[in-house]
Amino acid sequence: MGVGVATLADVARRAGVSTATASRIINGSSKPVTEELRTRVLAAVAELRYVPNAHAQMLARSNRNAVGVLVHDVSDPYFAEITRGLQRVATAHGRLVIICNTFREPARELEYIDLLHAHQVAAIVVAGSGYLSSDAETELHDRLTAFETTGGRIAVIGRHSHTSDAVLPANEEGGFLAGQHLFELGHTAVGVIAGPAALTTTADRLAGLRRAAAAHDRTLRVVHADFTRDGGEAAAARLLADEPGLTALAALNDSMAVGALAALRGAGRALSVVGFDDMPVARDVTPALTSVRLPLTELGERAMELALDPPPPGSPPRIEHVGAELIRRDSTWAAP
Amino acid sequence: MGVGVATLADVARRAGVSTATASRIINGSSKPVTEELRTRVLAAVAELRYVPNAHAQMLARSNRNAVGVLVHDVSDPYFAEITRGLQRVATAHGRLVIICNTFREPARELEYIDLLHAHQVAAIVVAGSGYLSSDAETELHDRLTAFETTGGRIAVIGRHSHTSDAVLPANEEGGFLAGQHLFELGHTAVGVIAGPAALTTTADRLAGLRRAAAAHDRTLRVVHADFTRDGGEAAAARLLADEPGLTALAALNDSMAVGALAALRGAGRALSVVGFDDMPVARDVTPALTSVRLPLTELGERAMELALDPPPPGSPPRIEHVGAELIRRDSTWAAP
DNA sequence: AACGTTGAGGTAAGCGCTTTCCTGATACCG
DNA sequence: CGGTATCAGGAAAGCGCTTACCTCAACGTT
Repeated sequence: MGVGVATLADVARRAGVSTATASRIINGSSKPVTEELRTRVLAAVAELRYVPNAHAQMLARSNRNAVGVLVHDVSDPYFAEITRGLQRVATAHGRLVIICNTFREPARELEYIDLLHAHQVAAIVVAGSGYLSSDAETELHDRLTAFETTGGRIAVIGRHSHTSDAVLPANEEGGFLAGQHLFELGHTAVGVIAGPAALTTTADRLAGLRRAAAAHDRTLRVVHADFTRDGGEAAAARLLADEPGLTALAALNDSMAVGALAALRGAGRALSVVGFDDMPVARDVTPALTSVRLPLTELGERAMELALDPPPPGSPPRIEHVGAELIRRDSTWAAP
Repeated sequence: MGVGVATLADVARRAGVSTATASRIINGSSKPVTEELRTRVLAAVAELRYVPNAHAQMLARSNRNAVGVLVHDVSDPYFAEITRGLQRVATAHGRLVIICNTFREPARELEYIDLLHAHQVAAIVVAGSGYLSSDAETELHDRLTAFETTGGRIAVIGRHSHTSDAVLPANEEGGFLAGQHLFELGHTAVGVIAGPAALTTTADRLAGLRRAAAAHDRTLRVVHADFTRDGGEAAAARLLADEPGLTALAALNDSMAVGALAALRGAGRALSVVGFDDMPVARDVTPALTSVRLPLTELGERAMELALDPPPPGSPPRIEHVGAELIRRDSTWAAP
């Protein structure tokens, strides 16, 4: 037994068969085998606590089974939700999911793509906003293409791609819904707490908001923050100080909206606030947050389906859209 | 170029060297090599977009580099926080982290342990409460031991183990702090919203609460829920209906405390509420939640350090404790 | 001039598994 | 009965790497 790991050869020897037979029995191959040998081998497996070496299996079979997922940060509820959807579908297909946190660092993204590539994953799902700066995007695109030419599949979530399958949340439309809601309530002075200017998510949501503003002949006061609660609080405080006349705030995600609520409370002000993403926290803050819901779990599920289901060769990339919906709660009211 | 993946042999051929030389150059081995060959090989690598096959490397080197993590659910903020700590340390050591969601299903736990074992991970970190029922625990323990005898390292978070290194949050002490706080405020009729009765976390926190109650000569009214927000809300509603005289509630995690707050609001009642874990949401609900803070990120960091740092052979398992701290906010006040 | 040294690179033996053939033995056919 | 399917099982060739060991040439040494 020794300290080393038991190998297939050990099992075979102990059962008095060849490794070929042992392998067939263990993997339930279709080759017929005597019942007696089967039990002998299975007994040996149990006694030696044999666990096949996955790396050797991969090498010998040269088939890919795992799926890699690139997200900014799983502990961010936004990505946690998406990841949940990804996992559900992957598990249903018997696939192992490898999650990689990129922490929004393009360098880390590239590193992980190579790592997943090296691990022969069947597919890579890239979740999360892309960057407007094309430097990082180009490099990323190169690596993904390299991966793809080796037979890997790619699906992206929430970032445009002209070459890979993608599922896109209706960010622009969602921004429009948020804006329209506020303007219909009669607000004329609306502040926007946006995300990092370099992200396409920020750009898209902002574009929707601007379209709504234009439709109502209004302009927006925009400040940029970092999509975190504290960043949102600070940004809201700044906005409140600089622009005393505002009557409503639109935050480009719920974390920042929650921060904004705190800032308002701190300043003793009461402005309408609309958030984005409808995360669980939205209904538990006071006032309960009006928010634009994105079906994040579904986003993840769709993406994994695309990743796992190879398209007919030569067909164009498949693009799926998932809609946005305004959830009205207590944080928005008619302008005075 | 073909559709297949470029292998080391391809690179070597293209550069006109042997695979040995190519391998040495690519891995920056200590063996000296002419500058000219080096550049030729590196050029070939770039041209062929060569990415080494990680499985073949693992097999040939037979060294373990990844670390597996078992958590109930990463998208639960509690585990997200722990995972963050685990990742930070692992990444600092250049290790890949494979996260597995067990969704509190013992069967899935076992399955994943085998899978991680098969993937030759260097260590497995098991995070999350154990089960009081010893059936599942025994089986789990068996598999972990099997893994350990093959040279793998194990660290557990928040569940006792007599054989592996462990880092334990001060659940009992935290429960005591919560109870003491309430009793010192003069509350005499305290309801407890506990987690699943089968979990050790529930048992430990409850034990602390009971110790505080005993010290003040009080008894507790306990109901069990499932650690989710909605479960907490339902449990609180039940408690409120059954026991109209209660003046304070202790929830065994913040999610359920938030649910309790919602139930109170719905019933138009105002009871003191103390939560557990001090998750980010605690300070954003109204009233801001008094909670017992557990340093979750640190918990993760410690555990990963234990997992990555092999102890002197033959030494007893190392146990680390991390403390609990009461964070007072606005949801608790003196009894009328 | 015969003999070690050293340096730079190649040869080939695995790592643990899968799978394609191949071998005997048994059953079935005319 | 010889001959051919049929069947259970084994031998061995890889999968793509790493690395211990070997070779060969260019040095330096007495």
